[in-house]
Amino acid sequence: MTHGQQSSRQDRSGRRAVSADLKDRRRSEILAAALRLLSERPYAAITMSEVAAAAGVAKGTSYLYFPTREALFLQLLAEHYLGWFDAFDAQLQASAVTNLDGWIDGLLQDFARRPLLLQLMGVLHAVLEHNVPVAEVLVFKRQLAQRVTASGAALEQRLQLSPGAGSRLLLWLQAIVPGLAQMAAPPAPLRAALLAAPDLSGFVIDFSAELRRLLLALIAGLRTCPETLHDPRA
Amino acid sequence: MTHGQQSSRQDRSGRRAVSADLKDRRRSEILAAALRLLSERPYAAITMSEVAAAAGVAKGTSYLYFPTREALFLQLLAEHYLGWFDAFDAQLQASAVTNLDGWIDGLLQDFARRPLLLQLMGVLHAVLEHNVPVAEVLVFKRQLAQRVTASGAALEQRLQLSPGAGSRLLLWLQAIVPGLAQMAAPPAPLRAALLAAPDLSGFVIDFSAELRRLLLALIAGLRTCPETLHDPRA
Amino acid sequence: MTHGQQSSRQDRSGRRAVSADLKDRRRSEILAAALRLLSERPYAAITMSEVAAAAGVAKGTSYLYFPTREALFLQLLAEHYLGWFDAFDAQLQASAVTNLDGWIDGLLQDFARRPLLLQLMGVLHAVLEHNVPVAEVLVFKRQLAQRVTASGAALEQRLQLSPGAGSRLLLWLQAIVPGLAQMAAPPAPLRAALLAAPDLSGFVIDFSAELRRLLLALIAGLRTCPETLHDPRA
Amino acid sequence: MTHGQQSSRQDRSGRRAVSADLKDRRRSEILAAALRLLSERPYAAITMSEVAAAAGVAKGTSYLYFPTREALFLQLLAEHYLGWFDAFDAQLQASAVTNLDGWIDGLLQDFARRPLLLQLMGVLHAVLEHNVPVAEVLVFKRQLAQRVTASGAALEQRLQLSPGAGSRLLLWLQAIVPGLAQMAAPPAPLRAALLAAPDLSGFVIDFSAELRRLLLALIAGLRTCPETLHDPRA
DNA sequence: TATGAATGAGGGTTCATTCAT
DNA sequence: TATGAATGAACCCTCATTCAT
Repeated sequence: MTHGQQSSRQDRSGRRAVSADLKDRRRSEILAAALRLLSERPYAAITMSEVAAAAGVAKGTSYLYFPTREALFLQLLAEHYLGWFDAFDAQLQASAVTNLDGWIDGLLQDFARRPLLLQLMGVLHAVLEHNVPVAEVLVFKRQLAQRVTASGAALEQRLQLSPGAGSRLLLWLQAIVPGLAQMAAPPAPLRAALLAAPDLSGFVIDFSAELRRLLLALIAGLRTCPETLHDPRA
Repeated sequence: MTHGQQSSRQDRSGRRAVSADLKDRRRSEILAAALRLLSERPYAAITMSEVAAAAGVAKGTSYLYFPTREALFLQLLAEHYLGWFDAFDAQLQASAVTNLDGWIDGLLQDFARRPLLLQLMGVLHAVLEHNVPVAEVLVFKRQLAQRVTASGAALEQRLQLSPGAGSRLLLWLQAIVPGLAQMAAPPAPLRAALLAAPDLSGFVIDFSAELRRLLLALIAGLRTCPETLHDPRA
Repeated sequence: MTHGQQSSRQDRSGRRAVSADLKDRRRSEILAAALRLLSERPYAAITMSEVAAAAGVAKGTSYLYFPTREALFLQLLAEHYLGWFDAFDAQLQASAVTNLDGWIDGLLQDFARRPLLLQLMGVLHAVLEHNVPVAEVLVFKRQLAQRVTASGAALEQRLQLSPGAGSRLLLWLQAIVPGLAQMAAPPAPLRAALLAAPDLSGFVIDFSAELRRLLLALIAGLRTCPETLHDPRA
Repeated sequence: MTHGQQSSRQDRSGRRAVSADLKDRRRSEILAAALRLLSERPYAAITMSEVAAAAGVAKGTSYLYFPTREALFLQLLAEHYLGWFDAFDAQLQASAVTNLDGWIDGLLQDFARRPLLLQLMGVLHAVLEHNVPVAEVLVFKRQLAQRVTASGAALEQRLQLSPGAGSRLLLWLQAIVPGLAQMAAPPAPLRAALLAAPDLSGFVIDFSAELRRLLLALIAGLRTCPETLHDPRA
């Protein structure tokens, strides 16, 4: 019964991250491990021990790189959020101005390809921001702000929106997208029951289809009544 | 043990809910206690022990009325959701057709008056639905479906929307409203820091103002392009 | 969600056990319910609520007939023990003196037909005797003593044992039989693992076969060395 | 809470079991604490909190060394079982072949010196095996199997038994000994009542005396009819 | 006699985080 | 820098028994 847990632990010499480079690498390994686990189970079901084990480091080591569990996942969210913005920007440049549907299709695919982004966005405000040093949240928010501003401006041009409407749309997406994603993913038994009840099947929604509809309406509205954004009461 | 809050067990006679009526009352007491606590701290920080203590009953008694912690809070959400629908319906009838702004004002006030509704909506899909007997969730969903259908139809008339747009709007609100509410309520220290940073003050949003903007755009869009809801691809 | 648990509860008029006869009947119903449940799951997994529900009475009613949970099951044990003695005595009279094997076969079948007796014997000393009013245990023990004495004497004749050996054998059976029964019934996963391990399959024993062997040896020994029972040191 | 037993957290330095050796020591401390408690009250009345407190560690620490409460006590049983086998083997070698009574005396003393072994044997099959990872139970069973085989063989020689009778006897002891021990140790009030009732004093048995009688009969039987172990029907 | 609402002490276990090594 | 042993508060829920009705 003596465990021998160290068995699968390869030679530890050189495992000490002395240079900044090595530290970055170690940090990335931990994040990658968290990412892997997140594709298997929801955020709430992942423990720091598991992340550490999956990354091949000791539990305490994770805390050398991230002050709290939430900070780790916030970092993960940050990276994937930036990746999403990259794809978003590329999308924006690639598609023709006249093709709104095509652009939306691309956007939906970007989200569909990043299920973990949807997951983490859903816990960002409720959880992650609550146990991360403010300074770290600010770094994240600042990155976000820059991308929102830049991509928002591009978006305005691309979709022929009034000034401010682009970044507003992006801000709203932060609220809409995870909300819709959670609605679209009920626990399996509930989903089955909903599908079986004719009067409730309306609650089984398709994330992409629903987001498409919402976006179409929103963009149409922003184009039609650009002044609403500057309503004096708002 | 140490505390013995309201110890000495005040006279227990009459504390026994023996009729259906009394049982309903007791049930309501427990819900009211949960509600009270929810106005003090977030859902995640409330334990069943606290709820029971606040209701003046033993811990086990709570479980006589609700099978799980989540079921208790789902019930709380259900009641407040229905209350909101009542107000919503009344609003709909009271205001003149021509006065969109006034109607939205009323809607925003309905939400503002129910901060706990916003809180619970935010954990509905992520938490509450995960540890409640499916049958109970279905009861809730069915109530919701009926109200969404009825109020949605009224909404269509009132806002001159195309068929289906009313209930769609209500469905979307379920995703949008809690998302926006969470964005609007960062932890105090973070909020302070955001306000202090000029480039980040855009992240400090005002729930009502933001929801107004979003609704105006959404309604305008639905009015302009009613066909988007029936897009073949959606 | 109002429960309506009383649905399946038939007309309660006349359900009040006023006469001694009715009380006996009610008592038997409760015991029968416990028996039914005991055939489905082990003693430790049966709650008083379940017994009451299965008997169609309220929880409190069970306590009108039995002072404690253990007393209820002790009563169940008592009845089945007496039933076993009846069969044992019959067996003793029916079989011919010369046929030891046949008699043992009958005995084994008696046990095999009463799995619940084996279960309850296993918790008699460790559990049941610990939370039953002493007076009730004494009643049980006295019944037992009488049967042991009587059947023991018959056994001595039948098996040609020395005086005292018969009741001794019966006493020992009380220790041996439940012990062997528990050994013979490991949890399913363990059983599977034991069978899969060649060196451990010896631990998967067959209750009847093992008891037969033990009895044969014991009886042979008692016949050979009758004086051991009266060893001055013992 | 109220107590704060050994509160003020005495100097924790050196309390960290960092080497395998120290871990073994810590593990033993926990086992020793459990053993101490077991001498005061029955297994069922001992909680993990108590064990941890008695060992001077935090509750969670116990779970670092044993996956479940049952696993802890199974380990305790295992160690004492092996100790008993050591004594048993020594006994076997020490005593002369001709002196059966002397050997049995030694055996009885071995048991009498290990009251906790008797206790734990009594819950092995009914409780311990039910909440311990199968792998751990197998380790225990394997150790047991080896000892049973080896000591069984020696026993056959010593007692001049037929092949297989030695290990069989040891197997049977696992069922007989705890059963007899439980019979011999009724709750104090019951014991008093039994002694006071002339017709029931037969139920107050002396563990050692009774086991001696049973063993004498069993050994005599096995010597007389060695073929019963290989009865085709068994 | 019958009911079933109420009790409340406990139960085992988990896990983010710390810190001695 | 890395480790992983140690912490301990916290958690949800159960259930035998009581007693007001």
